[in-house]
Amino acid sequence: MGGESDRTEKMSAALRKAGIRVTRQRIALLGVLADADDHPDAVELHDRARAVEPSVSLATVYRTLSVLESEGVVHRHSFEGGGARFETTHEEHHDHILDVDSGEVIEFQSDKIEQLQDEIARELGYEVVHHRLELYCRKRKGS
Amino acid sequence: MGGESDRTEKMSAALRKAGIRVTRQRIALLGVLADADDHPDAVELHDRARAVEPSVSLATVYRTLSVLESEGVVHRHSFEGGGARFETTHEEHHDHILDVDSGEVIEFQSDKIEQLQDEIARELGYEVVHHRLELYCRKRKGS
DNA sequence: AATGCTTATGAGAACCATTCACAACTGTAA
DNA sequence: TTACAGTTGTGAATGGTTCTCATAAGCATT
Repeated sequence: MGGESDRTEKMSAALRKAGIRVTRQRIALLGVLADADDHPDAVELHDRARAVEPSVSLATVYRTLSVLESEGVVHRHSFEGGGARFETTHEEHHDHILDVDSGEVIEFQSDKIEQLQDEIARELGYEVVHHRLELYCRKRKGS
Repeated sequence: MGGESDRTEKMSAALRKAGIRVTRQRIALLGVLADADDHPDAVELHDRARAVEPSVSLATVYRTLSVLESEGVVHRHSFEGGGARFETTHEEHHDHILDVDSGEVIEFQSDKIEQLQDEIARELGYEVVHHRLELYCRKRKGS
């Protein structure tokens, strides 16, 4: 009845081990992130976190997201238009389709594309550190 | 001896035809853009334009870049870190490699990747309006 | 449970790239 | 040359994000 789920408890333990303090505000944000199956921005996360723990400021949301990002717990995306959006890191890497009409975000994954990217970089004397692939799309009519 | 090169003269004519006034400031910016073989940001373009025509404000640089963007004359890129960077639209579409150490930008083009993108989108019921592919890379050691 | 060291927090100011408002100016076509 | 609509410079405004600083609170140790 403590308020932390299994999922966030694991996260907490990992953070504590990394010398990062597990505060009320961070627990709230971790919970919100674990529950999110979309790609919310900082203001949205702030709203959701305050519903659980009113004493969370927007500054802390940003600060915590930065910490979690450098710990590899969340990924930050800067899609076109508007601020950064976040998601918890999950198993496999993926890229995004953005519905330009609805703003919806769909995830996809293509080994072939990843492979081609590496090839291209290698041919030019580079190695890929990370990449960003976003498909801004519209629903096909009469599919 | 007017100051406009062949390249910018063509651009000017096209703009005039589109009902867009060709001002001193815009001529300066068009010249600067035509000469640029890199991917400068607005402040850099402002500096270069002022060297040619001192009466160019930063606001006008931004406004003109927006006009030129919607005319399809320039492309705006929002790479990680820092503001938007611009380049004149040239023949073929291309994507970018960003050297994470030097900040250098290298262009590349891959029909295969474009094709795969279309396929992926189609399978999910979408069609690609535009995309963004950026490879953040580091030079390979001992290649 | 109390201590002490150190990190985290809230509030609001500061920042930075970009856009806006507005009065003065200037292409452009007639 | 005129006249009108588009364009400009200035400086203020905006919006997302980070910073400052005094206060609060983790957490390892007693």
